[in-house]
Amino acid sequence: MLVNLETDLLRTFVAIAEEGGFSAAARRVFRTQSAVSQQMRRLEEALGQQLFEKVGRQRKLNEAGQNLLTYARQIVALNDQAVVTVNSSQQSGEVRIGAPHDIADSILPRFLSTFARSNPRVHVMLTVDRSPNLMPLLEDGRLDMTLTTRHSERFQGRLLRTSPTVWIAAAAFELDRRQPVPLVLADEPSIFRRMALNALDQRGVPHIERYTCPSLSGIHVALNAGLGVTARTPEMLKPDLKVLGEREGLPPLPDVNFYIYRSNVALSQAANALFEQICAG
DNA sequence: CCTTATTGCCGCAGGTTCCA
DNA sequence: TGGAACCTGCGGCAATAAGG
Repeated sequence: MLVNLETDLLRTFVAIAEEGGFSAAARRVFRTQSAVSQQMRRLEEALGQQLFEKVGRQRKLNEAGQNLLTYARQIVALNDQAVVTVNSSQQSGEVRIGAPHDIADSILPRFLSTFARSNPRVHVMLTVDRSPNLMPLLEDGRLDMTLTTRHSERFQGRLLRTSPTVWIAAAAFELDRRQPVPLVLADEPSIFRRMALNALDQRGVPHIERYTCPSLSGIHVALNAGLGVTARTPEMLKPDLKVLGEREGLPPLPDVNFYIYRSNVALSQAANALFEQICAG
């Protein structure tokens, strides 16, 4: 008697294998640990096979589990591919998305490239501006969604991720601790600018602004020229840059949150798809 | 089929005791 | 004095019970 394996159960199973435990997998599939535990019991019952063995207080895949994992990944991937293909073949239209320079230059490209591959007929219009200018556009529906580092209660959205903030300079840059810290910063309003200045002020570290530029590419140029240090997420790091910290006398920086918010005006199907995709990570 | 609340199990860090 | 053995409390992980 053949059994049908539920994609949902397999998706959770893959999450356990990749996250290294039931609790971490639960967070990934947006269920409770208890639900994951019960799902895996159902999966084992369906197969009539134990899939895990106890290792300390955790459960790891046994041999049968390892065998299943290969197929589970393929089944889940094929399922998702089918869904995307069917949807994208029908989906066309326009998506208007906003992002401040900080984000447009760093985390946005990853989201856009995934979406572009699965939605070749959708026209994406990106507005790069400061958050205070983007929010009114979202308010009156001239933007479908916007990414931002600011929390807002006025729009439906979610926290996409929290990233650490670090001090960054050219790999060859040497900080002279007898001199004020030379800063390479975006102009206001910039969350990284405020973080850097606040942290230095609170620690009482002398500093001067050597260079100001709104775009990340401009910041890059200044860093590479050895003009100073900046505060950014590690995503900005490239081989020609390095992280500075306590050892160089620089104070720790707070984490930065990345949010996405959607317009309260009804979204097109394409815009909805992009929003859901970005939310899903 | 899910959630919350609860339980048992286990790893780990820190403290105490004992002995060479 | 220092190292081994043991104890204890805390917290994380998974299972289970009960309820919607």
